[in-house]
Amino acid sequence: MNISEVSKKYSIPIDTLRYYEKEGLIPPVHRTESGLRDYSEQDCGWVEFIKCMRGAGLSIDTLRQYITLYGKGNRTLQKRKNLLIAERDKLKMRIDEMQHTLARLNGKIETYEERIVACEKELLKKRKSK
Amino acid sequence: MNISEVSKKYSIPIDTLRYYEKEGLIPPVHRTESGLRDYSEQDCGWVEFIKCMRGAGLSIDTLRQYITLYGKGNRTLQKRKNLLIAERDKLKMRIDEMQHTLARLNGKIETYEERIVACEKELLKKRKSK
DNA sequence: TTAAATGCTGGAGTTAGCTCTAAGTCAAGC
DNA sequence: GCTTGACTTAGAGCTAACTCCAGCATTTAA
Repeated sequence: MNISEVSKKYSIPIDTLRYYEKEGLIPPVHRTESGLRDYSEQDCGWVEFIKCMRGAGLSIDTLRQYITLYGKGNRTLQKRKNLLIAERDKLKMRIDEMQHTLARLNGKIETYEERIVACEKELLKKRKSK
Repeated sequence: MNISEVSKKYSIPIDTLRYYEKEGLIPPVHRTESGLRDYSEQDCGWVEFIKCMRGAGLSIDTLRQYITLYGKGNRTLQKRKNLLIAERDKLKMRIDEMQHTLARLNGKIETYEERIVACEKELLKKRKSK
């Protein structure tokens, strides 16, 4: 799979795919003889994983650390687990905060609905009294 | 209330408070005769609102638009409501995505736990066989 | 077999959102 | 009155995360 196919498949710009690899967010992608990227199943898996994690707000730096640990093999299992736990906990807190804000927005929208209805009534009254 | 008190109260850096005001995220704050900021209850309310919305990921630009509409009075009620609905919907989607990622992280953490246990067993075996 | 499209790299440029600096003003304690 | 620390502004600087560009190589369609 060449880079533009991967780009389409995951809706990630080509430049971003190269950037992620350059920054070590993805283990080096397999290449053809002439040096063109040729994504394997596993390479695609990494792309998808990174897309998902970035979407949830994990930083480039954190993900680079994770991949670096991954590259060091089994002796980093515990460290990787700890990193994931820390990120999971942060994510949980962000979701919590966002849910509160969601509720607040919903409340605000309701208030606006009431105010708009009240405004319209006011307008009708004025028209009738003319 | 002066700027450093507000900064402490909401855990927002002083520079950020000034920046928000400069960018029009907060209606102009009341001043003392000599020109120092003197936050009223309402000013504080805005600060808190902006903090909450920024925390949920609403952009500076979006919030500026909202405040601009607010400044134009009642005839922008419908527009403000529509803006809030659009942001609410985006927020919902972000939360949804993040919840999927949270579940995925939890799954991954469990897998790590199993792998770590398996690794330890392996080590014990080796020690015994010595 | 040649033109057009696509790929490569290193490095510069961009954007959002702050964060800091300089140079000056104001306020509170001695 | 003077010093010290907090406040003011305009504008520069910073960081994360891309995004674009130049200049060159490779692949593909005509």
